[in-house]
Amino acid sequence: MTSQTNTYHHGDLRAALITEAANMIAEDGTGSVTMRAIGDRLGVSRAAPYRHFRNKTALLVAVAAAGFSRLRDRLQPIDANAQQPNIERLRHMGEEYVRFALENPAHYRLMYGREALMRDDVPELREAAIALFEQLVAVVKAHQRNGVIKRQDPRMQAYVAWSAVHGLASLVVEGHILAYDDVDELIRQTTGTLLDGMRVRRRGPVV
Amino acid sequence: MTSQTNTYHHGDLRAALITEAANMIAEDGTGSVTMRAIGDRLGVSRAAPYRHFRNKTALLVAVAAAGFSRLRDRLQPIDANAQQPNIERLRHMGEEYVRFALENPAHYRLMYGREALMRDDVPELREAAIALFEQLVAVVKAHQRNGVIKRQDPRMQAYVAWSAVHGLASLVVEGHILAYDDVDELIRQTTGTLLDGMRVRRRGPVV
DNA sequence: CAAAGATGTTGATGTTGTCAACATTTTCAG
DNA sequence: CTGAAAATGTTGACAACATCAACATCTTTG
Repeated sequence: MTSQTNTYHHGDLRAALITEAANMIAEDGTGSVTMRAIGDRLGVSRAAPYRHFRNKTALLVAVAAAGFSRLRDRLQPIDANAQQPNIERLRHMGEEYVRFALENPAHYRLMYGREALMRDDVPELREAAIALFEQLVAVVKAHQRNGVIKRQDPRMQAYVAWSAVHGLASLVVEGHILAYDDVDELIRQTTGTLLDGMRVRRRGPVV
Repeated sequence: MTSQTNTYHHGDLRAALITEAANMIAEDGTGSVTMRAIGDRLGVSRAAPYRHFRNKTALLVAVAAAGFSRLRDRLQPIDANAQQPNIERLRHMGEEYVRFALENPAHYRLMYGREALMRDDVPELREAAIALFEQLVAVVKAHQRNGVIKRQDPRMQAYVAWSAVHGLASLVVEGHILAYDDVDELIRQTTGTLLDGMRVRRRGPVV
């Protein structure tokens, strides 16, 4: 059983490490996550994490992958609850994507910052990111079928859409777009321009 | 004078540190830059850089800022050489932006990765990034005046364009868009969709 | 030309990731 | 049920690192 009789064994240290690391990242950024600090917070020693993760990078990769899953879970219902694919649904997904990043800036940085996670290239992270991307591809295909957006290579179109929302999220999160700007308006403008470029028009060819 | 009579003084260590750090970043990533390693490569001791930069972060900030300047210098002639603002000029700038990132992946990562540069927030980096952005705003305004793109808030539009190219550059550089994809095609598609959304159309209102 | 300032060096310190050796608990075959 | 093996956790040690203080050497300038 998962139990609590003694203090020597933690019970479920692996999961605790991931959530606690995520907490520390949210509180003070990824730089604040040290093996000693996280061990202290969980009441274990500095080397205990090595029984569950090969090294610190592997732990951070797991945290980043969990972030991709959370993001996916957040976008999923938008896709699932809608009756018909339409442009507002796409816009909603894009806006939620950016909002997730703004609400979890340090976590978002970790998810997309290869620098910290370069070594070993654990497939876990890549798989989590790909799962998110494939979800997006499916949504794009659905909208193509319904004639809402242009019928181009769906993967290409998904990359373009991903680039737009990720670019905005990244610039804001990294502090390159300053706080005094109206971020909500900027999100609307970005998704608006993007969708305007993706959408099918009734008539009037492009100049 | 800048001289070479002895070996105790380097001559122009500050500039040498910046270029050598950039070299190391290009070769093995930002993680390979340590005070000891860069000192060795320049024939000085590990503490010598501290006479020119308050700490390692300040050195990396200078390198990142130099990257923004190089990028700006690369986009400048596209803007200056063109006779009339037109959509192809905008597209060319966007494509060059992404290409710069692909040619200097680690440097690009450093430029936009706040994590490594969080502390102290030396204004140097922000100023360099803002200079690049202001150049983009000017280009947007010029195209608005010539009726090439929609007359919206130019800063907003510049942010949207920046987001699109940075997002694509970031995803590719961070390895989230895999190499087997046709990157050139992807760049064209991204700038195409973006400009389609920004451009003024003769007739045919959006559905 | 000497004193002040700039620049560079060496030794020391505290933090960190990681490993090896050891301890305790859990699991499971017999 | 029992003891050995596996899983999990601990402590001590080490090397790499950023950084500081004290000291050395060169350059500049009154």
